[in-house]
Amino acid sequence: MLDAGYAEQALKAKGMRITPQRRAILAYLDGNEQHPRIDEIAQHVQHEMPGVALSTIYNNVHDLVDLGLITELSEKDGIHLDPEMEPHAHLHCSSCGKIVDVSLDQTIESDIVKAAKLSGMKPRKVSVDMEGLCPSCA
Amino acid sequence: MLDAGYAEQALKAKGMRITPQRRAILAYLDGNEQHPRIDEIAQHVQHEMPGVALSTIYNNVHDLVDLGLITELSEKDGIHLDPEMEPHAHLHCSSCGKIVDVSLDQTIESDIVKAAKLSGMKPRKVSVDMEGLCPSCA
DNA sequence: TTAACTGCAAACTATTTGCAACGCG
DNA sequence: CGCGTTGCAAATAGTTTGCAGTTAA
Repeated sequence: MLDAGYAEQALKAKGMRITPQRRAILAYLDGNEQHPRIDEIAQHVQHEMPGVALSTIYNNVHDLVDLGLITELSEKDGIHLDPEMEPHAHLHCSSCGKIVDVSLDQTIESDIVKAAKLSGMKPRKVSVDMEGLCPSCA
Repeated sequence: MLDAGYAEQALKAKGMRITPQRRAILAYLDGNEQHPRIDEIAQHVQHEMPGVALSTIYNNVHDLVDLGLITELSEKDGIHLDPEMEPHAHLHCSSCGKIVDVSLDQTIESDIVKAAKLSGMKPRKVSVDMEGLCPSCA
């Protein structure tokens, strides 16, 4: 989960400015257990700060991704942002559309990496995604 | 890997027609070990059959996905099609951009499914994707 | 024969870009 | 005060849709 305070430190460290728009975006992501899409972030931010351009949201989200503070998930229904950086899997619910986190045993990920290395690859990042029913829909 | 003959059977069984355009698309996918994007399919098909509309390619690819003959992969650089239906992982090479298959031990996938079920979910499909370097770039 | 399919063009949606004005540090 | 950032609008890219004409079965 994203920590807005830490994120601002990271921004400053990179010589980036703490603008009200950024603060609003960070505030929305901080404590957000969901996996919002760009338009959901935009909706929230623009609600409490009208006039913010969509391109500004895109700019800032990309900046946060570059800083490694959040992760981009490309799902069929569009790009989702994941404020959680701990390794975990995702399940995209085919009933309600939500994306829920699944905690994975650490050994599973290393087994996957091992398999890839056996084939001569150098994996840098592993992501496990599922499609099915979430706990509330199952 | 897709078998064009089997695919035609499946099409007929669903009351769908075997059109020259479909045959050309199937021929391109049959034996293709890569993960082509729509535009690559279009390029090939249109090369040996000029005049084929892009929308026709989209129509047919969607039909094939619906029939379960191929899989859609949403990567950051666009949609790729995967003619291989056996369970396997993908590694998206950050150097050459190719997507290569990684064979996974069957137990890994079932471990993932097990973990999801522990959290109360009903996973229907698991996909493992990596980002890193492929064998030729590593 | 006829319902499915194709080709074309226009419509859409999501994302990116260029640039002048703004404002954080 | 200067440079990163913002907001706007226009540009782009990828995909979808509507429909009249075509064609596989």
